[in-house]
Amino acid sequence: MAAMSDLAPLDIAHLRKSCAHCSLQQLCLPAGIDAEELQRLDDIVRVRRPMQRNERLFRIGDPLGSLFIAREGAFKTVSVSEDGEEQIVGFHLPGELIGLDALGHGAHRCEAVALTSANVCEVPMEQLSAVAGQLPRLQHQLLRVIGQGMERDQDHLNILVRRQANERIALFLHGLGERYRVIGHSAEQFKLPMSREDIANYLGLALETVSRGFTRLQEDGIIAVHGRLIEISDRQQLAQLAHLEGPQPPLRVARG
Amino acid sequence: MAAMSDLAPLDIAHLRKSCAHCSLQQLCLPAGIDAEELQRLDDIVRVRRPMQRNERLFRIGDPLGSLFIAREGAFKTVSVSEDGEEQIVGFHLPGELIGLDALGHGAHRCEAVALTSANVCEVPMEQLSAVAGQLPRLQHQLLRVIGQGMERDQDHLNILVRRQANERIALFLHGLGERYRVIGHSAEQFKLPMSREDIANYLGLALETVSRGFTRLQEDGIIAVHGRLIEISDRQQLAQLAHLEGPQPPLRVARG
DNA sequence: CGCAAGATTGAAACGTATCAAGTTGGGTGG
DNA sequence: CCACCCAACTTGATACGTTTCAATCTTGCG
Repeated sequence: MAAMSDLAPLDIAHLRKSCAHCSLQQLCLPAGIDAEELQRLDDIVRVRRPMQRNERLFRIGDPLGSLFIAREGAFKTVSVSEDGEEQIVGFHLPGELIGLDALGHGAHRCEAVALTSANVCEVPMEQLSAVAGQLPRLQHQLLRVIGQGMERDQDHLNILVRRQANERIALFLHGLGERYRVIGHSAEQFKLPMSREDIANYLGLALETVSRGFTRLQEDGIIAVHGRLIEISDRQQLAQLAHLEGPQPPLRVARG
Repeated sequence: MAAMSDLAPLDIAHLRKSCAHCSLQQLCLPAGIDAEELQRLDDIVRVRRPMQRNERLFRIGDPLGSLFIAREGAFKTVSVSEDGEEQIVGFHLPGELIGLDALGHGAHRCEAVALTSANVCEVPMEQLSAVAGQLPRLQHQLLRVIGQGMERDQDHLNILVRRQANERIALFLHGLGERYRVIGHSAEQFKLPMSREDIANYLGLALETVSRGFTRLQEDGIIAVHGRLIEISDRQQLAQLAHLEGPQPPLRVARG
């Protein structure tokens, strides 16, 4: 019943009906609001046509018009520094808000690029802000979703500050698995929507270092790599490499 | 007229009257709202007692109660990873919101520590959210201020992803100068509110590397260092080191 | 089938972490 | 007022890990 994660073109017409029928409902803006409120929200949500790989939702400098949420597919947001270097600021899986980078000054600092074919919901910001003002629960949820976006940014920061390449990679794979789990996919087996180069950029490493890291993790029996298909064989050891757990639950104190 | 940045105890009684008399008004939540709205906001803002160095505004796990804004002084927010490592997530100068880390899940992921003596305004989140719902301009400004906080986080991220220590340091000093300028201080001369160790932690470097970086910048005549007092002598070259400008406005094309 | 883009592997150069030893400066007590 | 102390900072030498450059291998696609 929850299978069929393949693109089924006919589903789209069905899905576009409303948030009420969306499988991501509880992860997205509608979480925790009632049927009547949902209708108010639904009224302002536009469902865009499917997008192709490398299409952009918005570009740097575009005025903030809408927030976007992928229903299917994945995106990256990329900032470009003054000297022309691209930096990937985030990856966005289904249910995760895209476009918050423009909140501060009303214009996008990043561009949002589809990593795969995708289809997205569009929520005009002006209207969202206005409706949220009238519906406290939506207001609450909006702030919550914004906050969750900030948490993902902070997780990214915590990756970048790790000194060892292997820690960063382990943390990245572990985190990605968690995010897939949340949206109902397997956390142990998934297909990376992005290239090694994108991963390297995101992690602040050279592309070769990422490749070597994958190889190393595979040699150690922690993951299995088949191109972009990743299988996590030893989740616990991955977490340990990422320093997500105390080294081990070690010396049990011998007194008492 | 705009001098006297020293702590003048008697000023506090005056300042606490209201946002309307606060010099940070246009940088903070009140920006862009009218007198009547300002009163509504003022009603829910509490001004806390001055704080001492190393005092905490909140701790990890505390439920989200309020947002805070320093009027004077500086704070750091620190997250602690599962393996006990502390990571400085941000520094907060006057006018910058503190406490947004709890928006996502309703509990703080960081602790906020005063780096200097300070005094702060406290805005209960529940009430702020409710009042913002009724005042579109405040709603707008709230989202804007949140967005600006995210922009600072993104700047931090862009620092961490720079590979060379000197770039990170240059970027850090340059950015800090800008932030001081915004709040009406000198961008060329300021006193660092944080230790070398804090800077190193924030930049993902060893503290010795930060120290060496300062020395190097000083030898090159770009900055002058006297303990925590920093003077930026050559702003443009600093920006260049930080790759904030094209290497130089080079070869003027010889045609035309 | 063959090409091009993406990914892996190898060897060498570089930069930073680390360990260890000074140095400075602010605060305290004699 | 000086001597002392401690914390913060600076400086030096070495080891390690990652970047870089280069070559090979794989995959997807026309």
